[in-house]
Amino acid sequence: MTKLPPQFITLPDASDHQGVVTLAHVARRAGVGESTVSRVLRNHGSVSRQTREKILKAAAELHYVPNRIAGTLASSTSKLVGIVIPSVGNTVVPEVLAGANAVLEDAGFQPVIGVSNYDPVREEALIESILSWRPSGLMVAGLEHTDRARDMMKGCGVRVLELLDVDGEGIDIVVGSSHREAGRASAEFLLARGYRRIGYVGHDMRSDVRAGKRLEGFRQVMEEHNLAIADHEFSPDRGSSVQGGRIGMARLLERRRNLDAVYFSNDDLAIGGYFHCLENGISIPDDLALFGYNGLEIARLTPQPLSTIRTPRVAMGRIGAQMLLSGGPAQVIDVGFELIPGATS
Amino acid sequence: MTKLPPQFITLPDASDHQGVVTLAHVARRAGVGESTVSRVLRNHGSVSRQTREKILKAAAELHYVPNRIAGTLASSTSKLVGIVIPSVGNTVVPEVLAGANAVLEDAGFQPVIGVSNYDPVREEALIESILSWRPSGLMVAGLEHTDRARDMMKGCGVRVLELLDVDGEGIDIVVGSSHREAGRASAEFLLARGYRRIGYVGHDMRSDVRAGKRLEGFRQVMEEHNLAIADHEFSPDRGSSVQGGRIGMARLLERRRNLDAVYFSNDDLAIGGYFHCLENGISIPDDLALFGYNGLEIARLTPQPLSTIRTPRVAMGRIGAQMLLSGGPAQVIDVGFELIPGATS
DNA sequence: CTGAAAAATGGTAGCGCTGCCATTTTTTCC
DNA sequence: GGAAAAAATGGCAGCGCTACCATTTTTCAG
Repeated sequence: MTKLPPQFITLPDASDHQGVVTLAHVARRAGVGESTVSRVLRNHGSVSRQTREKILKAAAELHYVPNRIAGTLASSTSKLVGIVIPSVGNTVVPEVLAGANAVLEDAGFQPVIGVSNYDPVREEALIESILSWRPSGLMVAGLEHTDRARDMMKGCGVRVLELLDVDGEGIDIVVGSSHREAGRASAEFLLARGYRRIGYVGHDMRSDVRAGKRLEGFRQVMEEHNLAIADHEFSPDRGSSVQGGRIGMARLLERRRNLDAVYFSNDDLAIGGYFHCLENGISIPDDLALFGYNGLEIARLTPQPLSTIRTPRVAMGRIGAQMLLSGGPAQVIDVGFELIPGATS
Repeated sequence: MTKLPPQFITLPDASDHQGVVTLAHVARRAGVGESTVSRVLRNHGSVSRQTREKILKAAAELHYVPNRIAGTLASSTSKLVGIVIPSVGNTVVPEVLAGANAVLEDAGFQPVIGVSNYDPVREEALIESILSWRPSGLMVAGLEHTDRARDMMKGCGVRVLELLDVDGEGIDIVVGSSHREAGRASAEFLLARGYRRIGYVGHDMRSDVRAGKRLEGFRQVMEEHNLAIADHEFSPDRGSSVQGGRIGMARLLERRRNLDAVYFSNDDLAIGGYFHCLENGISIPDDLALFGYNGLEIARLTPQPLSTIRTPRVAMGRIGAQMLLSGGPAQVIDVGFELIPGATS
């Protein structure tokens, strides 16, 4: 074998690996050690001004993009936060998400998202999948999960935030409001205004546990007054939809002409019901009163603002995210709700 | 130093590291090599039935959750997809997201999301941040980006999908529809129906480039007919809102009482305008015609369905994600749009 | 000017997994 | 029964970075 002069010996040097620029390339280019580059890039540890500038220049010239996968593995502290939401279409979720995201972003965290479609089994799978990215925190909706999902969340050593609901037992941090109380408040409000023959239009209760809790609270109060819900109609739609409310309303009224109020599982359905009334000359609230849940923007801007209950959704996300990142103790925060009388009851 | 008998020599063995269960623990417990465990867990490579079962049993018993950070680093192929969206609140985005997410999830990908709030600078930062997670693909909204953002997306070696718009030059894969054409179609529709004194209610054009393109197309057609937009009103709201439309509409009508049609930059605003009319006894479409954009569910369920343009948003997300993952060539797909005549014009 | 403290810097062993290759075991076919 | 092919398995070097420690350089009081 021919012996090459020293300068031709090919060392396994950083510039070999074509394609991606690594921290080693930057170090080489700046003529410094890797640790120093790492310190500069993370802005952590002391580095002289000139060295810092040399490194930043080299990094910029090479279009260096740090590899956080490697960084995360090395430091075993990730800047990822897992988020499992039941749906994206729903108006509620994006608002909570927006609140949470603002906080996460400020703190340099990146959300990894999964959508469960209100399916606990899917949720379980998503939680497992997301945990495998070793996030610093995990946000999920609601308190109801499969046993295994709960076990994973308890045992994974990651802070967990359960959002939107406080009626039940949480795992770690819980930020939400009481849906049962909201249902009760709705019933009390309607009863106080003299309504007695109240119908209910809802959507699939199995998938939306929280709507179920509201209904439960509503029923309780009715019973306490020796009354019952006159009739109910369930929209088959998954998630909530205006169309579902419209159809549900039509069906309900077909069967029961003497109702004086209708309670909807949420504002989307209520708006559908409202449109049905508008179209069919049913006078609101004289012929019929309507009551929803969520306090959606649009429901407050209809010619007659909808009577509904509003929760501080953005704040919920914000507070939850802050607590998740702050490392405080496990606790439950009830952010409460506000009953908006509106003009439909 | 005392010499310990061999059995007491503490090797750096897997069970040392208390806390997190690693693949090495599983291997040890199952009495096999790490590679074999890896093969079983990834379902890749041949392993005998009994070994496989032994390993799965061990993994289950130890509650092993794989560390994908490590896996990604080792294989340098990640199962992450970056998504940068302009907003979550917007109804359009969740639908596209839902379509994309369905495909991504089926393929075992996890979305890492960033929200730019329609700010190109923020978008740039988010893109950089997300690229540092070394995703397999990147989805962004629209074709307008800062130069640096574009450079990063071109140079990062990752497939890029630009969604929602096809009016302009794309980086890699583009799936969307022409907003300019949509604007043109809207104008042609209104003109064909005999409307001539047309007003415009929009929101901040700088932040929503696509609304600007629609307006541009609309104007073009008007000019081709030697007409101009009679008057316009811009809602100051960031993003679109029903309230903005309502106020904008009120202001516009205050100034111009003789309009026969109003073109809105989107359905949210149009609904606001519609509500304003409902409330003020303005008869639609006799006194005034309305035209929106998006084909939102709710806009089709109002007592008079809104005239609007609808794009296949879920399909857009789905198709885009499929193309992103399929590894096909760079291309532009125009998914088109559908003009829905409605009852408001 | 000297010694000690402080600041700046480099070397390197992992983080937990995968990809490759070497080795061992099993199967297959004359 | 034996050679060759196929299947099953293990070993180990990285992936790119960070944490830790060792070393060098600078600063500064006395």
